[in-house]
Amino acid sequence: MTGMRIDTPFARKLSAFVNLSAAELDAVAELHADPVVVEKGTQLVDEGQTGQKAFVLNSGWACCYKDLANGNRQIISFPVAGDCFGLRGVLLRTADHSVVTLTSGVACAIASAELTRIITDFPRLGAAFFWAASRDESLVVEHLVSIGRRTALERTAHFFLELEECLRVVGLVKDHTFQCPLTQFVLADALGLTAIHVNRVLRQLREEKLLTLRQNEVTIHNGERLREISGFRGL
Amino acid sequence: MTGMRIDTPFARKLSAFVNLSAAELDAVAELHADPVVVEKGTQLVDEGQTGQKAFVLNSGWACCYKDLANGNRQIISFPVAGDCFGLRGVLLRTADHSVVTLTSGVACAIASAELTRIITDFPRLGAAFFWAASRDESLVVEHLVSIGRRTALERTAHFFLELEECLRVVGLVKDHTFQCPLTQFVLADALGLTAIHVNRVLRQLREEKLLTLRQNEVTIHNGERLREISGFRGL
DNA sequence: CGACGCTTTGACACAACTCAACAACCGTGG
DNA sequence: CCACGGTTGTTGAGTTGTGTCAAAGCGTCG
Repeated sequence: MTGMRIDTPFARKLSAFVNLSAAELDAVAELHADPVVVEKGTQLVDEGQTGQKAFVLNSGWACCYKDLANGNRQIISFPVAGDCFGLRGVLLRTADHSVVTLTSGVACAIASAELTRIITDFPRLGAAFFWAASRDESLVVEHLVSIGRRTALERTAHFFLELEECLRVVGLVKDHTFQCPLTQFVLADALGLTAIHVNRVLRQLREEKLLTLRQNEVTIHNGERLREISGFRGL
Repeated sequence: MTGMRIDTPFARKLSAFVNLSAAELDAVAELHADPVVVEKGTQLVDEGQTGQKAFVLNSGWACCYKDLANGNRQIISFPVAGDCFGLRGVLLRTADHSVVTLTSGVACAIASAELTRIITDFPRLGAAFFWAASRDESLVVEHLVSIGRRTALERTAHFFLELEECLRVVGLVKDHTFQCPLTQFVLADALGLTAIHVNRVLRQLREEKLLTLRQNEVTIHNGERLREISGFRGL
């Protein structure tokens, strides 16, 4: 059974930070005790609600977002397999953003009490959580920079390079190609653009043989050039 | 001496989350053992460098930012008295952003070892750090939403309302007025705009008697209307 | 087959940027 | 004291990237 302990994307991610003890791995395994299958379009966290749970995603895609009064939406991030989300909602008592699944998948809920118990009982594990959260925040910051100071083209290129890197870590990239269930409307809400303009940008990327998104599949033809355009520096 | 323990903006902020024990307050006080006066324009954190320290700001203003290859800059946040910054740089080993002071002030450096020791020795304190970091991240997310989905006017209005709230917490707002050392160039880098356009927006806000920024002093004339325009909801 | 969601394209409008010039302010040194 | 240069703020005219509106083409699924 010990072999099983580490066999979740999330545990693997944390292990990249510190070598967790058996007890710590057990604690992580406990979080995965009750995995549930979630349908596409499931609302996992609701902005403004209290008592929301955090989640670890074992498979599938989700998106963290905020709705605006004028009907617009801004997507913050796209949690994928091995990612944790909703932590702020737990720590701050009331969720500051919403989360919805974009595909069906498997998720494990983490109740507030469970989280604080882990942090206090296993400080090193708490630090690992902190580290993982920092990595995620780093992505959010880069996202902010993109939207603030990059053109639509640069921004889009940067986004897909980042996405590739995230998915590569969990083994979801094969030959510069990966599955990507994001529609142009969803991309627009993430990139701070219009779906129509996203379409134009994708066309340009396609025509210049840099990147193709077709039928939920992204292929990066010229990563070198994309990095030049977007100013993307790995991590 | 016990009375002194809590008498830093940072300790007061953490205490808002959990009532810290005497030992924990001592640990926080240790962080403030070596306050240093920093000049305006001091580079406290350098993006890409390893072994950077985190800081607690006792007074003055700073800004966290990232430089882009094309010479642009995006400001992430404006740490003020009581704020902590550079934590990600410590946890991720290499700083993912830079920090520079915008005014002279007083700051306390937190070395990496010191931080991890505190987290492991005082888990509850670690949780408090985590909580404070979450609050900051919440601001960054709101900032992201602003830049992605709000017009220049909405965005600027939102920014100043948020700023007012942050400064009010540390007692720096008096009669809807507060000191604000941000130039229009700095504002532009924060809001994802041009200094010239910031100027135009500020003019509009002034002419419509909503908000005035003159000689480093902001006065909010019509908070009600500003909230309507920007969709700002407190916290 | 029809209905629906997603993509694609074109013509036009507008918000924000660029360029250029000038005015106010501020600290410095003659 | 005033002259000075540098930084910051202000304004106008013209450009451009992105949004808006409208319509049609595709896939897929019931």
